[in-house]
Amino acid sequence: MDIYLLRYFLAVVETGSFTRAADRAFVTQPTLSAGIKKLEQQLGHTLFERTNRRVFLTDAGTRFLPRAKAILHECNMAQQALDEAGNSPLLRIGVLTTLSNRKVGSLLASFREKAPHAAVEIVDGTEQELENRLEDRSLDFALSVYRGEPEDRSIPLGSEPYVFILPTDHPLAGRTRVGAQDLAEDYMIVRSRCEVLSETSRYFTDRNVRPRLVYRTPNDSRAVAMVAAGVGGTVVPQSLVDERVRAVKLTGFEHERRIGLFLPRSDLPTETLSAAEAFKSHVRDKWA
Amino acid sequence: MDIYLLRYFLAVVETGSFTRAADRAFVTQPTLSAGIKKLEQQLGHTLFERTNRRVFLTDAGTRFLPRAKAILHECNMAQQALDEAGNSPLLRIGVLTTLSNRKVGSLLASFREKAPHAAVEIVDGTEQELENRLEDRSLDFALSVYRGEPEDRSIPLGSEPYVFILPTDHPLAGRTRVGAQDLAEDYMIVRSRCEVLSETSRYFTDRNVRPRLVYRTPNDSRAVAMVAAGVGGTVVPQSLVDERVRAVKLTGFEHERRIGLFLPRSDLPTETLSAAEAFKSHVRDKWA
DNA sequence: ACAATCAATAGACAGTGTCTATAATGGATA
DNA sequence: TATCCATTATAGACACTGTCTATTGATTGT
Repeated sequence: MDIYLLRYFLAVVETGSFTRAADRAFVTQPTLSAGIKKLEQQLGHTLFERTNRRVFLTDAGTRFLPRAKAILHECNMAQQALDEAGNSPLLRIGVLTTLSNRKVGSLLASFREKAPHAAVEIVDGTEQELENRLEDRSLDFALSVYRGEPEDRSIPLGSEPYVFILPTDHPLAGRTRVGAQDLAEDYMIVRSRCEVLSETSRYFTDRNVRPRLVYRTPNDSRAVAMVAAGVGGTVVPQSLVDERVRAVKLTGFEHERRIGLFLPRSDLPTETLSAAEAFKSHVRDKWA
Repeated sequence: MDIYLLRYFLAVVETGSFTRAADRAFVTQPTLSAGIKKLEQQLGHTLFERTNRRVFLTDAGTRFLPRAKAILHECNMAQQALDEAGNSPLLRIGVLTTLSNRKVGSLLASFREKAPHAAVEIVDGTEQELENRLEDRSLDFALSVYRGEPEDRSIPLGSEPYVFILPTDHPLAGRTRVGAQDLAEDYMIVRSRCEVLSETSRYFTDRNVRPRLVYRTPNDSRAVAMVAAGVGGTVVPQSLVDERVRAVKLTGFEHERRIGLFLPRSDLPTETLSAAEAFKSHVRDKWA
């Protein structure tokens, strides 16, 4: 895949014609024709249906279009990142998307009391994203799933179970425990970034239960609000439970997660060292 | 910028050496050396500091690294999007990140009652992102800021003012209105995706007030939770206010926003037409 | 002083993007 | 029905580019 070919592709999409796209790209039509053909061969999919009047995106081409735009956008962002001066020092903390707002909020509030001069940026991400960004050095710390990493990498903070949440007025809301069969006719909200999404899916499949999986979002606050509003139920870590929903145990679903504070992968700038030390000890002392 | 050069760049970062990176990339060292030199010239920045023992990322190289990874990731995603079969039809709805979970949740719950067979994907984004994705046809509808678009583009749903929220135990929490000077010594949380971020900044600057801008996050649920926990205050649209925080008016800050339902940019597949019509009329009827 | 290691440079060459010219196709018009 | 027009595809020539082998230059360790 080559960037210049993506530009050709977009030019064709925008003009609906190889000839006009070639003009736009400042090359001749045969050059553009050969380029699109090359791109199609690289990708292994036909992107355009050709007629002598105009060209049309195929289904594959339609699916490719937003991705092509995203790639070019990232290229622009990359050039921008280079052209901007380096930013002033601050603590960049990654937080697992599925970590409770309430818990993180109170942790940060007490940290602010302790270190009133520290500037902090909070960024949400999946486990993998946070890992990548620590590795990249675009994050200093991360609060993420602990899987036994060595002590120079991560400090274990604690664990919590997964529960199934329902609207407070749900027929099953008065129970402390439900089984898969109880949920067979229920609607399900899929939290697309849930760390135990495949385990959850397997839990229901193993029991021959297929709840209606009809609403999906990567945003957990929205998912919990949707449960509270009555859209359906979903599996969440205990800490996401608030007074608007009821948590019940799923019989036979014993998954839990441990959370750790992931440490900087390299030396921090001297000006952030004391804030970083304060943050580290603060989280370790205050997490429970 | 060329993809193959980005792969060379990453190989050097990972190995710390042009020679080993060349081995990894299955080319000779002079090829790789010339490639990195070409990339540096294209970008206008030196990415590596060369020594004869090993090479080191420059500041520019460090800033570029996450972006280079993001570009390659997007390329992988593009190939994946092509290789996966077209998905089964569903309604893809973009929601402005700063729209209240509660409001969206209840809207979706009542929609589910109306159209129980509709599968729905909820995606959050900024105003610009949602606009782009409608244009891309990777979203069907969007709930976003209405700025007077024509009726075939968007349906106005209503408006709401911006307010300043404080912890319930804040000294100013009992007032209905505060001025900029009241907040001069307070901590501020910056909601990095706020649509009136520059207006907010100008409001304070015009009054020679510079609150301590120390915490920043793109995630509004986290921001509100941080306010509730006592980190500081922030400006939010009225609909984000819940019982954990107190809203006060900012004297002289009269901004408000209007929300509209943005419509599909092109014809939807036949199988989603009725669900789409149901969603459109449901939102229009139920928003207030 | 010498050897080892590594990045940079030079020159030759195969591969590639691009051009001009032309062929093929389908739709519109007389 | 024949002709014209618009458009994409194909062919061949050529300038440009990525890559190779060979070599140079710089630094470090023995």
